[in-house]
Amino acid sequence: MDYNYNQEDKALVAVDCIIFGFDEEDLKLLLIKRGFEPERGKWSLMGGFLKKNEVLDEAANRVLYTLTGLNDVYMEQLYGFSKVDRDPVERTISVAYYALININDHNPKLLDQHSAQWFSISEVPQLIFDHNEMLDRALKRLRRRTSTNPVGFELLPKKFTMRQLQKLYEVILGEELDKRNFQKKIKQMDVLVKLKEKDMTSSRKGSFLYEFDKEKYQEKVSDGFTFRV
Amino acid sequence: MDYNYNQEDKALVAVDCIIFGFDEEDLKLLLIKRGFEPERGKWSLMGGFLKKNEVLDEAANRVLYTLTGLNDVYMEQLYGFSKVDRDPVERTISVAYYALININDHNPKLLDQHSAQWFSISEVPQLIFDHNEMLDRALKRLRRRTSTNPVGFELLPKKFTMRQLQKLYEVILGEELDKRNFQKKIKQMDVLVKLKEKDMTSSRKGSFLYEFDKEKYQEKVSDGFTFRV
DNA sequence: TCAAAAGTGTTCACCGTACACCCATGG
DNA sequence: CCATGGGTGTACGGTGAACACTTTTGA
Repeated sequence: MDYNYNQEDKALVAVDCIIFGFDEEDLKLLLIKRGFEPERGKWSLMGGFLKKNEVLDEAANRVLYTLTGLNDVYMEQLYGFSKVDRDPVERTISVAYYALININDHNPKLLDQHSAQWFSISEVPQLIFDHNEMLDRALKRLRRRTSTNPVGFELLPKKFTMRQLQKLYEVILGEELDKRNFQKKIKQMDVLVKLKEKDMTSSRKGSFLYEFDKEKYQEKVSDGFTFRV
Repeated sequence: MDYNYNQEDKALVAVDCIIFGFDEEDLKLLLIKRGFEPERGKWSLMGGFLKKNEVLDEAANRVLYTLTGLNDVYMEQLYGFSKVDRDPVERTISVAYYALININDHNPKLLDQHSAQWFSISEVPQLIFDHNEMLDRALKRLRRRTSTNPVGFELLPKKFTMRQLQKLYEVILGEELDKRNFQKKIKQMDVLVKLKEKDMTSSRKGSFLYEFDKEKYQEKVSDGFTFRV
């Protein structure tokens, strides 16, 4: 006999996106001011409901695209949140994703449309539902990832200086790093290309720009290489 | 105005449990022979649907308890699986959990009731739906965990020998380890208690038994200690 | 010529790894 | 007395961490 699926309880399934950016100074989080009840006017992660013919990854990408206009962004499923009353209106399971984007890349019009705003990680306000919990988990995961994978490049412009890269690692890991040791480790990884160009905005001497070599990186990953900073 | 939740698509939410055990020889996986359609008679992870007033963790524990009679078991949420047709009967999102249990601890009657059986990891058959994919992911996670947390103790009896512990690490990591180096590392962790007792079954000389000191371990974890094998 | 950031090497301590022999015991 | 698994220590190379001075150039 067939099992009767009808006796089971259905639920809404949502995705919520923890969107990280970096502005050369601070690790930032993109939040929206919620435009509808419940919790209208409060700060919230950008989210959306999973559609009938959609996979979770697709839903998360759709949500991110709606807010930023960006596709092909680094994104990773984080965790499923399921407190019974996390959404007071209806039972909703939310699967959180986190994304790393270049803070200068996105479409500012869209941000306005959603009353979205970047917050420094250290100044994130109280969020709706269990969104602060989601953020905590995302931060932990990001820190761990950062110390084993060179994920951080997703957060930088295409060309960047060593100083920027180091600063990024510092804000993610929450600690200061030694310039010399940092460069040594990064160079050892051998996934950067040093350009002939210099960035002249930060000093009189100017500092060389680098690019991330994605192919070299992929190659190394598939060779079972592990990165550690 | 309130947002109208009714326009959204609901789905069934399930949990599936990847249940690992260890029999001094091999890493094993507990599977059930499915007793109902679809895919009746095929091998499958033990799963169940999330109930209205239940959190995912609770559902996973309930499922595990139903099959093994065990409570308070090491369990961790793994990943949300959402392919549109993963369950052909109805749209079902499944959140996979993996559990580490002592293979001698569970209730054998319950296993019979569910036509459940242990399989060596290397001999796992084709499973229904996306369950093989779930297993792959669980194995990867377990390997990573094992090399940073002393997770393996959950899989051993309360008292165990060094040889057993090493064998366990070997089957999880899929490589042979050096006896002397292994002991050094484990002793360095300082989370084991050496007992006065010996296990005499494995050799004429007998080998000392150890216990895992959970409190010491917790203490170290909360001090920010990281374990690495 | 000076201020401000960029760039660069060395030393030391510790950790991971490779490796081989003696010990205790029951049969 | 011997076969079997248990138990132990050392030497070496590599990696992470600490640390300071020189270079460039626009103002």
